Amino acid sequence: MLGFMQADHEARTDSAALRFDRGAETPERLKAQLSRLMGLTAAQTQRAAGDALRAVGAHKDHFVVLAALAEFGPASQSALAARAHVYKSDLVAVLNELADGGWIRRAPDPSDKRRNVITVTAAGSRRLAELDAVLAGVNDHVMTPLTPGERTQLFALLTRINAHLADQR
Amino acid sequence: MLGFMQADHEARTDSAALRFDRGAETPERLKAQLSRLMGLTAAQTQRAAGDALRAVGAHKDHFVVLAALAEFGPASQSALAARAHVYKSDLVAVLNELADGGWIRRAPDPSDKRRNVITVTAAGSRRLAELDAVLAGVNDHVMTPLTPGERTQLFALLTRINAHLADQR
DNA sequence: CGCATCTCAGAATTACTGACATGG
DNA sequence: CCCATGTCAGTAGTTCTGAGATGC
Repeated sequence: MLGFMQADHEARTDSAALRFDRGAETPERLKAQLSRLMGLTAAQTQRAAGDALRAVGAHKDHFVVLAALAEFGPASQSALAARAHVYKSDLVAVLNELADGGWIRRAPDPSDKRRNVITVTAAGSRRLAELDAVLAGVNDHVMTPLTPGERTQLFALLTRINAHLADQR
Repeated sequence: MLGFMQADHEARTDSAALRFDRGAETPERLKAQLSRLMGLTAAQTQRAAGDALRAVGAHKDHFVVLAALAEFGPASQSALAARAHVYKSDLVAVLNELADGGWIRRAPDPSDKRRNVITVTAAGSRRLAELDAVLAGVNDHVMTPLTPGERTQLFALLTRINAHLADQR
């Protein structure tokens, strides 16, 4: 942890508040705003995604879980939970909903009777494609101001940050 | 937990969904994952920020509100709420806490008795600097894998997305 | 009267923890 | 006996809605 300081702040009380240092020096406020920026952007993105998914009767976890199943194949609930970044306790309800929709099947594992094996059904694959399309629409909307190259850039940067944070724990 | 078959998917049925077009085209799963990526990254960032702030007895809104006051000067609660992207109903509690800490002052507006004028105290400015430092540390940690240039890039991209989403509504 | 401001109460969603029963 | 798995219950924090009181 490091870099910051300077910041006299002091009696901000009576204005003198905003003073554009003509870009010469980044107002130190902006730095901290990255965490805020990330939060704001993510919040709006998530809200848009949430709304769009709700419109088709799904939540975020439906997509995440179906995607994890499609990508890695059938799995036990605890493996799924880890892959989808969903708590195993919360996964239960998600799987109930997905099963109700006929999108997954939950069968006992013969080789280990503690486990269930979760499998995507054909309907589940179609559902995933549907949710995928919905989210692609959201992404397009969110990234409207970016060029294709910039979108790739953003994706790459976030991927690296995420990988780093992932094996951080 | 590991290697679980490599996904024949069976139920990939008709979708033709996933087909690695050898990099020519981004596998459409990845696209949708941007919303997920953003969500994941933001979630971890927010959790880190939340933990760090909690360690000094603050939350996100404390920073956001103090920063808005420092940037735009004294304001009424509703103006503050708008600027800080906090609901005015939630702002009440935040201001109570900030007032208890001696970081802001809440005084009735003489020119409009419905309003309170919120002002940062000198202690509040120091508090803001402290929270700023805490968050700078978090940002540094989050962006460890990025070069300075890339950090600027990321910041710029998010700023543009955010501006776009902002006047979207 | 209609409208703005502050406040409180509470719903809804989400992230997270803990405990418990069963089985390996 | 210890550990893994699935399930349930419950906490905490966040976001958002609504309604009431007061003043413009």
